[in-house]
Amino acid sequence: MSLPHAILTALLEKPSSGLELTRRFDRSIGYFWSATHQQIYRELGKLEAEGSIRALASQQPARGQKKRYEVLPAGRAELARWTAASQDPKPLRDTLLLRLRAAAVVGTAGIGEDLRRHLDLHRRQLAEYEEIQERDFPPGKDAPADRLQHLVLRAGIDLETFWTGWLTHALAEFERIPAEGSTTP
Amino acid sequence: MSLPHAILTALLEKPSSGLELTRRFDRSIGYFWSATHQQIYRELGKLEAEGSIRALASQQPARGQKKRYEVLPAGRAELARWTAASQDPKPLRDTLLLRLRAAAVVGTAGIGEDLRRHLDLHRRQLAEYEEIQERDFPPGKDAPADRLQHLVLRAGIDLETFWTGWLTHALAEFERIPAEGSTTP
DNA sequence: GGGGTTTATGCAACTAGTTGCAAAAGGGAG
DNA sequence: CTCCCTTTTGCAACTAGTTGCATAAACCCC
Repeated sequence: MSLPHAILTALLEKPSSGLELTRRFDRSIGYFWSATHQQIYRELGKLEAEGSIRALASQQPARGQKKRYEVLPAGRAELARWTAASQDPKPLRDTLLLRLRAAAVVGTAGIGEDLRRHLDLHRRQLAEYEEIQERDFPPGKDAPADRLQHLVLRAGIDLETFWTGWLTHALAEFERIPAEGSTTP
Repeated sequence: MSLPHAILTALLEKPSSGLELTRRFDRSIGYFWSATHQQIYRELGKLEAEGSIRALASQQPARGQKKRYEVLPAGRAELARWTAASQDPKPLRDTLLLRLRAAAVVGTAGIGEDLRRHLDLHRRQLAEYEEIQERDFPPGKDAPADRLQHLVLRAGIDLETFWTGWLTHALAEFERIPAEGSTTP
C-alpha cells in the first residue's frame, strides 16, 4: 500500500523516467523502501491511469523511448493525505531470529557462520550511511526538509548500529554454546 | 518462504492444534514472525499433504473438532536444512520513515502526533519484553536452548530500545521544525 | 430444548511483491 | 549496412500475505 507513495515522493523530489526511478530506489529511497523496476513500471502505469502523474509531453510513447513523469495536483494531494494519516507499525518479521529459535530445537549447525556474514553486511551498510551523513549533512545544513531527511538517515544509522551490536553479542554467546548439532537428540 | 518453518519450530516445541498455534503466534513466536489463523490452517494443510507433519490419530477429522499435529522426521529434516542454510537479510521496509521523507516535500501535518503514538506503542512492547525476560530468564537459566531463546528476546529488547530512542530524538527535532504545512509551497 | 455465544476449522478472493523473460530503439564495430 | 550489445520499457506467472466470510461442534443458560 505504500509503493505508489514512495514513487510520488521520488517524483516530487525530481521528475524522472522509470529507469531513473529504479536507480534512485537502489540508492536513497530504497534504503527503507525497496522496489524492482517491474514494480515501478507497473505502478507508474496505474498512477498515470488514475491521473496522479503524467508523462512530460515531449515524445510519443514507445518502447525503448525514455518517458519522464511528473506529479499532478491529485497525486500531491493523495500523498499529503497518506502522509498525514495515522498508521500502525507493522510487526517485525525476521528470518534470522526465527532460525535462531529453530536452532534451539534442531541444532545450531551453520548459523554461526551466517551470523558473521550478516554482521559484515550490517557493518558495511552502517559505513555507507555514515559516509552519506558526512557528505550530505554537514553541520549547518538544517532547513526543515534537511532536518527531516537527516532524521530518516539517523534511523538507518541507529538501526544498523543495533544490528552490529546485537550480532556481536550473539557471536560472543555462540562461542560459549557447546558444539553443533541438535540440543534435543 | 518461512511460515512453514515457523510452524515446524512451534510444533517441535510442542504439538498443537491450529488454534493453539494461532495463540502461540500471538504471543512468543509472533513477536518476530506473525501469522493469522487462516495462514496457519492453510500451511498446516500443505505440510500434512507433503508428509512433514501428521495429525495425532485420535478423532476423525471434522469441523469444530480439535486436530493436534506433530512433526514427522521429514519435517524435522527440512527445518534443520532451512535453519543451516545461509540467507540474506531482507532490506528494511518502513512506512514511518517513508512518510517522514514524504513530509519533507508535502508538509509535516499529522506526523508528530503519530510519532508520539508509535513511541507509546514501542515503549509498551519494550516493557512487555522486559517482563518476559525477568520471568523466563532468571540468572542461571543458561542451557544452550535457553541461551538461544534469550538471545532472540534480547534482539527484541534492543530493537524496541532503538525505536524508543530514535522516536524520542525525532520528537525533539520536531519541536524545532517550523509550523505545519508544505515546505515547498 | 431452543437460541445465543465461544471454540475451532476452513475456503475464496484480493493485494502486494518477486521472478523470469522479452521486445523496441539506438549506438558502435566490423 | 547489418549484427550485436546496451538501455529502457514492459508483460505474465508465481509466491506470500491479508481480509472477509462460512460452517460446525460445543457449551451454557434460562
